[in-house]
Amino acid sequence: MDTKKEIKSNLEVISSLCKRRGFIFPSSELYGGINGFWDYGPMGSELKRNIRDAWWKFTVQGRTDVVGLDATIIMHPRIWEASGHASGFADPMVDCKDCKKRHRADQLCEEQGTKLIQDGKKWVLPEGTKCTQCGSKNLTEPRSFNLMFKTYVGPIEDDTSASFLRPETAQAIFAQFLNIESTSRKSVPFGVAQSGKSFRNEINPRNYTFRSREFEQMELEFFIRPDEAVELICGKVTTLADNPDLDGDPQPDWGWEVWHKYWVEQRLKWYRKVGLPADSLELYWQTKDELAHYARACVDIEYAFPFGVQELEGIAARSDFDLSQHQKFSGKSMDVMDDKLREAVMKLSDEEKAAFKAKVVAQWVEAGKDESAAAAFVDKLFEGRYIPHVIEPSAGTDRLALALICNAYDEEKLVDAKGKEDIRTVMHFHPSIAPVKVAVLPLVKNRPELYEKARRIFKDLQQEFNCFWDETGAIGRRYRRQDEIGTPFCVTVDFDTLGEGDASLKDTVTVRMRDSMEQVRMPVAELESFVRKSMK
RNA sequence: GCGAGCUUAGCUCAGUGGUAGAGCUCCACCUUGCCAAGGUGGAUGUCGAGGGUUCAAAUCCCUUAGCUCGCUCCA
Repeated sequence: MDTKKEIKSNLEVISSLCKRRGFIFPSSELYGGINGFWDYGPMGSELKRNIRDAWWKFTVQGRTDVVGLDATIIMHPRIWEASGHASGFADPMVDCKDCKKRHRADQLCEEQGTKLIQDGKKWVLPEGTKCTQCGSKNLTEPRSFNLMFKTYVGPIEDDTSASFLRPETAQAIFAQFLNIESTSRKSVPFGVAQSGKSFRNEINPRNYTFRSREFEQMELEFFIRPDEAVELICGKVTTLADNPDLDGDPQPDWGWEVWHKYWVEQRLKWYRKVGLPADSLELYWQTKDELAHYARACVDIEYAFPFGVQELEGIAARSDFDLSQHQKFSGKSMDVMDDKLREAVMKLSDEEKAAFKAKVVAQWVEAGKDESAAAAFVDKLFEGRYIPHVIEPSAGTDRLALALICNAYDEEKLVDAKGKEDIRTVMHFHPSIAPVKVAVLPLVKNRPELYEKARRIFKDLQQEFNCFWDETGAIGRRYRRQDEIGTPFCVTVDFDTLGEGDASLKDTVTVRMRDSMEQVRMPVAELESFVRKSMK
């Protein structure tokens, strides 16, 4: 156990295997590499594709209330103004030239009771600002660190043509919300999922592929009714205090809190499905202080990487912030018309409406919100309209790939019949995400009829699964090669397969299991369903 | 971005100014009746890149890129 932990803590061993076996290479290594960029080799690209596919199947195709989107990486620059990335991504920083400590300029000023001065596009420190660490006034100018990659659309490079590579996939979903809502025949509550590349010009990429500058995300924006609409429709709002059944189908009376918890549970279920054991994951509920101002709750799903416990996914309840921002910046209404809400409202008397409105306005005012905004919101509800709220499970594909690699990696000490010790390196991937599902191995290669038989079995299985053909080296060595890339099954075609010796074994093969190293005899005809079953 | 350490074959690494190496891997053939270690042969390097010092540089100096760690950052 201890040795296993020790082995697992060695990221170098893992990255070396990843290179040796074609999972992950440094990008542009031919030219010395480029900081913060990584390539996925033959095995890694299969692994990542399997992760993406498993997510898509679980999140989109396996449900009736989520649809997909595949949007562009470069979008209208106004999107990033609406989302807050254009300003929030560019914190001005200052370095102390004496003690080398770096500060956020705005925080430094705040600590000293002053305010950072904005002079056009430039930031200026007030006179007399000191380094809080060493007291020196020898500080650099505030410099903006814009984390978005800038580019120019069209041939002319000026401010009017500047745009950005998306720093997250989510915004495209909000920007296309109206199109999707009006064409997909879905109505709230429903979700839109997207996976794809995002780019962040990280100041300091670290920890292998964990924080890179080009990365992939799998994001779901799940749109729900505001709790006030749920109350009008169902007469009540179910909260976590009601102990709802989160395993069953979603219910119309669920409030945002329940939806949020539901998605946390769904995501955990999925992580287990792709082979991350429940006890390898930790939930971190952000405290009120840590939450962004618009967020109501945010949970991080964390994995114990060799370099520390780090976030794989964040699941945020973001209220109606995103769609409201786009409504504000685009001038287009993000309201949806909810027929169920309208029907419910039509049954209400004027007195009931007035009472409801008074109650909601009082709640909003108590929460420190604007009274007239509350009144306008309720008036909209009475028309059957609202801006949907959103629950956002946002996962990092590359981070998960790394977590699955770390989790799968194992070195087993074996002792053979002669008492000789041997280390077996094996990747215990779940069959559904393993890059190769089956390796087909002819026991010997100098017997044409055996070789041909194996070749036919390989070609058949290849129609269904990613398979590997290996005819070189001793059979044991071939098994071990497959162990290192995590192939769950090796199919060995031997003389019994040909019906030599025991005729009852004709057309059966040896299936060698990766994890247990056990071998079972199986008819060739059953291979396909056997492998398929294991991937469930 | 700052500081420290590092970069030699596919991988792990040895090599402190004088002919670039080892183990594993990989490839071919032989052998091989089920868990890497048999036999024979073979391949692979502008010693991260560029510049300098020197008769001579993997080795010393400068610049640069990348990696690791620590700061910083992580909307």
